[in-house]
Amino acid sequence: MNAGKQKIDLRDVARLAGVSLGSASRAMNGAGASAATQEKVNQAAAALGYRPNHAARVLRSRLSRTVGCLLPDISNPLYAQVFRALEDEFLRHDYLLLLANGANDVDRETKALGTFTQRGMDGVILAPGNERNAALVEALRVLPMPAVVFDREVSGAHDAVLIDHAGGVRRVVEHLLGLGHRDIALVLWQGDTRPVRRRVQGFRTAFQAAGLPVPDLLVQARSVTASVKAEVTELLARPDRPTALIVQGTHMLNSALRAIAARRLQVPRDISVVAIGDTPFAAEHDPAVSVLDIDQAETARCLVDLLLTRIADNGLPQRRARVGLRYVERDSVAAPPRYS
Amino acid sequence: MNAGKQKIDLRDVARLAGVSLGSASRAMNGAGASAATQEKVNQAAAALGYRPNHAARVLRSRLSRTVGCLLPDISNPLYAQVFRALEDEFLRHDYLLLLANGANDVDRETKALGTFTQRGMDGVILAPGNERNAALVEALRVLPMPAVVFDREVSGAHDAVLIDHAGGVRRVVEHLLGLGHRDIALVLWQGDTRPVRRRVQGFRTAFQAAGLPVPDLLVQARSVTASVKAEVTELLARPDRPTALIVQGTHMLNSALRAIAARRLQVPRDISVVAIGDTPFAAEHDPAVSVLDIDQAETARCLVDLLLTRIADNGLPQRRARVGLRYVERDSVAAPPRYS
DNA sequence: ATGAAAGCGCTAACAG
DNA sequence: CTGTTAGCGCTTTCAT
Repeated sequence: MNAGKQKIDLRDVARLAGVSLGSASRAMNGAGASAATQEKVNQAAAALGYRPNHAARVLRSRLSRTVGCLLPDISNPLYAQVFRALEDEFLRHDYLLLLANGANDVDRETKALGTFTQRGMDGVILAPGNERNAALVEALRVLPMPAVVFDREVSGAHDAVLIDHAGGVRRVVEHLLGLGHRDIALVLWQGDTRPVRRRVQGFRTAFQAAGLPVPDLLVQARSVTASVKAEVTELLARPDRPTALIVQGTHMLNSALRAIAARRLQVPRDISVVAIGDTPFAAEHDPAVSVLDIDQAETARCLVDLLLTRIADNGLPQRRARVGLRYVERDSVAAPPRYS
Repeated sequence: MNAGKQKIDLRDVARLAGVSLGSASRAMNGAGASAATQEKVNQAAAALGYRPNHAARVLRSRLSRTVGCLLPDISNPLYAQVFRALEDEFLRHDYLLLLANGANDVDRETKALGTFTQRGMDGVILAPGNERNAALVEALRVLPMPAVVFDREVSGAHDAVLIDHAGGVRRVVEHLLGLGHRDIALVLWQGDTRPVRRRVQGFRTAFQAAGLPVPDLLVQARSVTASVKAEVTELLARPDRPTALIVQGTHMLNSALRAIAARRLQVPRDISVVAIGDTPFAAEHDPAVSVLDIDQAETARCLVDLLLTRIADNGLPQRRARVGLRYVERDSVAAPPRYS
């Protein structure tokens, strides 16, 4: 066996480079060393295959170059995509990203925050399942490192990146109104979270701004993963059945489409459909479903920028970034059928 | 502001407990301290809200209680589920799990392993995208910590957890053969990875064991996320069209079902369908699709057990655990239509 | 079983 | 800009 696998420390590098330990450290950190020293140290490090000991670095500098990320559920493709985008973005900045699944469980979330603290994360990005929970708010208040809240309204002076759900839904409704639709249904889940609240609000605003009555066509499933087939079926059986559906994408689109198919309605001839959140399923469906899409990359950039600038300077005022939604028109939207 | 947020160190705890620093340390680690000392230290720690400094602990003990996990793509729900199960399992053992997306990109994978090394992971769990890539194999060879390979055949003396794809597919084929099906198609992607190879093998074995010719009905999509609508449509147009389809679940099931619907065939009356990998989509489809399902929890337990026992004792011989697949029968399988 | 003391590998503070 | 020195918070000897 090779005698020393990871035994090369900075002292060895310094010795080979013919400089002091301190200079070697400065050279490695790219600050306060002459070009000549830089060069010598870099070469020595490369020659020895030196890898800095992260724990020592963290212990001494009190900076871990690691951030924690607490998301409700990584098996939801939308969050998985955000995580991937975040990972890329942090990697670019030489930061490591830690993931924890909150699973809409305050206990789990609080525990994850505790782990983040203990492991000395430099910062945290989080989207709690229940944003109004007192225990969560308290855990967040005592958090010793900066936090950026993702698309939630959590009380406290945290930075936040907020998705413009209201604006997005409003735009879709206006588009549908323009095509002649009046009976537009909104299918969501009933959770008390910002995205849901704002979508409903955008829905209402669009009708009000157009001087139209807000239709009583709001369907709210019990859970974010529930099927809405029964509810949508019931909706479609009404005499004043909707001519357009705006449906939460990940889990509900499928059951909504099946309810439509079961009643032998055709998309978009008999009914138009827009999904909230883009997925392969929506894109590959026949007809391809128009969607309201989040720009994951831009969202990630915002989150990372907010967190990194705050880690660099905690004196900054509280900031809130807003990210718009993109309406991707595909083949599931048309003018409503003529009324008989 | 509160003067000290995280300034309570073990020295403070020891002082309050009236014992030495060393005893406090031993008490915290639950080894080599008297019950009385244990108690005093625990109380003092609780009273002060002491949280051990992880970096210091790692630096001194050379154990990070952290493992890295390198998966091809977390936005694939199947991997997302495995990750969640792993997270739970490691949390139970007081380990932290780090996730990196390999994205079927050897560069990215190698880099991730480098990060894992530098950050002092105690071990690694990985499912490389390309298991035969030389650079990857080399990166794995020089890895200074134990690795457990998940469902891949990577050369090297690593422990591995292997899913019994061959057995699973064979069982499904045998079930279909028993119902009278002969023209059974297998729809996968064409990647050169163990799961794909073993599924094909199980498919062949089933026919051979039954003394039947292996049908020439293998469809292989270019990528794991590609649509197979065109291919399946072509398949269904043949005079000897298959009466049963076994389809990779996550991305291909949807397009396969659409191809079936487009030809106005009904499941299961005209054609039976079995998906590989369970998803909400399969379960909620109408008719609900029978699937070959991985037991995520058991898989996670195996992986964690293998890794943790090896971390504890690196002298162990190489081990390979096998995990079976569960056939979940739903409504998409029936006897084949009568031949005209 | 306990206390005292010695570092783990690194960065930061201090002189020069 | 550089070398020297101290010490981050903890675990782990080594004596007792």
